[in-house]
Formats: sequence, C-alpha cells, structure tokens
Amino acid sequence: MSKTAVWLDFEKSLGPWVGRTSKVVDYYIQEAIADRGLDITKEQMIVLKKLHEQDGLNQNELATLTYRDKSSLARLLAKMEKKGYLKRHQNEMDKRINEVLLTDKGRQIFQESRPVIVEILEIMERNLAPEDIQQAIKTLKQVQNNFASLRLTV
Amino acid sequence: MSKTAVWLDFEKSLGPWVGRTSKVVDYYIQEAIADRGLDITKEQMIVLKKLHEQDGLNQNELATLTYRDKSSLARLLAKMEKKGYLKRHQNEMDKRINEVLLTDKGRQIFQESRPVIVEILEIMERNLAPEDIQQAIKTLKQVQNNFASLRLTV
DNA sequence: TAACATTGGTTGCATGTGCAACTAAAAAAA
DNA sequence: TTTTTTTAGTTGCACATGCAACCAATGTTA
Repeated sequence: MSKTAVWLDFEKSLGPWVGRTSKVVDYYIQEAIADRGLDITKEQMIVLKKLHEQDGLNQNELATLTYRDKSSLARLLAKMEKKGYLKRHQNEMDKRINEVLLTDKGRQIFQESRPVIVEILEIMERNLAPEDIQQAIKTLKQVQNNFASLRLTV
Repeated sequence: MSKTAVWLDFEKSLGPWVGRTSKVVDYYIQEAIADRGLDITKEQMIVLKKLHEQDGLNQNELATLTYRDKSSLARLLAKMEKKGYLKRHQNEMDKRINEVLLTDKGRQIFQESRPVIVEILEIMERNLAPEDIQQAIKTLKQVQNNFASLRLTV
C-alpha cells in the first residue's frame, strides 16, 4: 500500500495506454507507407475508404464520418485533389454543397495502400486470442459511450 | 457469412477502435482544459508530469520518456519556457546538454491541471469492471509489444 | 418580399508531429 | 595531437488538427 498510489495510480488507468498504443500504431502505419513509397497518409486513406463505401459524399458528411473538423477535412481534400485522388464537384441544386468524387487515380492508390492496413491490423492482433480482442473492443466502445453520455446529460 | 467480410472485417479489428478512442479522449481533455481556462495542453501536461517525477532531465531524456521526436519536444519546451513553466539550463560539464527545470509557475499550473486528468480518467472507466480495465490494458500492452518485437527481429 | 437564421465551406491562427539536414561540442580513433 | 565519429539540440519543411470568424447560398419568419 504505497502512499503515492492512494489517490490515483496513473499507469493502472486506461488513459495512458490508449493514447500510447494509438501513437505506436500510427507510427508503424506511417513507416509501412514510407517503405512502399506510397504518396498518401493514414488520414487520406480513411477518406478514400469512406468514398469507396459511398462515392459522392459532401464535405460535411465526410467530416462527420471521419470524426474530423470540417476545416481539417477541407484541407485534407485540397491536398488529395491536388494529387488527383478525387474531384470536388459543386452540386447544381444547392450550390453550397461540394460532392466529393473518387478518380481512377484515387481508386488505384487505395488498392495499393490497402495491404498496409491489413498488415498493420494483423500485426496488432498477433499473440492475442480472438476473445481478448473482442473484449478490448467492447471496453473501448464503453469508454467512448461514457463520453458520449456526458454530452447528453449536460 | 457475408462475402465482403471474408478477407477482413475492419470494424471487428482493434485498429480503428484504438485510434478513435484516443481521439475522443483527447477531445474531452482539451475541452476540460478550456472549461477551466487553463493555459496548457495535454502534451505540455505530460512534460510537466515527467519533470515532477524527476526535475532536471535533459531534452533527449524527456523526448524518450514522452515518446516524442526530439525536435517536437524541443518546440514544446520552447513554448513552455516562454510561458514561464520551466527553464532550460545549459550543463557546465557538457555544454551540449540542456537541463530542464520546473519553475514555481510550472508547479502551480500542474497542480491546477491535475484534476482535469483525474476527471477524464474517471469518466473513461465509468461502467467498467476493474477486471475489464486491467484486461484491456493487458491487451494494449501486447499490441505495443507486437510492434516492438518487429524492431528486434528485423 | 424583406429581414433573420441556418448551413456548407474556406481562411487565419495557433498547436503538435516526424524526418532530414545542420551546428556545436564531446568522445573515440588514428 | 589531429582526424573522425557520435551526441544533444535546433531549424526548415510538410502534414494534420480544432476553433472562431467569415462568406455565400439556402431556408424561415415576419
């Protein structure tokens, strides 16, 4: 019963572990991308993934789906458009809206980078039982729900 | 047995959940800091925490302890020094080294911001059994080890 | 229809991040 | 002791992020 651990044992809390693990994973994704000489980032991949699921989403929808601020997303799109991975097309009916459309080049880079994600996910789950993985996911979901509930009650 | 899930069910992988949870937590930390009008960031808090554990660490040591690139850490310190939270003092014996020292103001802001961390950690662990938390930490540690092992074997 | 409010997107500003190239100083080798 | 290598820290460059203010277009209300 150490005196210092009375009020809070930081390292036995979930907080620091989630953040660090996320950082480690990000680091290896970045490294794997660099190794293959792909001109893309993790964030851009996420956008491409959403567009593959549903092409023509507008910027607000994409921002929501990727959990990003709309300004952040806008800048991400600007870079991706510059590289020719997508096009922004103003909607005729509502001129405020930009429909975001994949290009062939965008589809191609996505196919090329998908193996990186598969590889990273595989490495993450090495030496872990499927039950442990599902259990951890369940716990992480609960953490997210805890914060979401705050929003509702306050 | 859906055809699309044959090769990989993304949402049942640990990857996306770790990243999202980390993001949600970061968001609420930032919000709690803003609510209290504290002039600090999560990253700066981490540095202050390490200095409280051991004052006078040099920049390389701090970078390692906080899992940051030395350039990133240097810039973090520059901002913190500007705000008067710490001082960088060149070592007399080895003039390459900067010892980083807490100031009174640094100690004070740390005391003021500590409740934020405690609060966030508490919210995270709501509705979760202690065993689930420890189990999740164990799983996250294993994930980190998986990547660390890569380093050694390659 | 005019006035006001909402919505989609952009921009300025500040934060944080890693890599690579570089400087200064110390350590090791020749 | 000179030369070479290593080490601590800084700087340029590019990326990503959120907030707040702002613009333009659309909707709503008076």
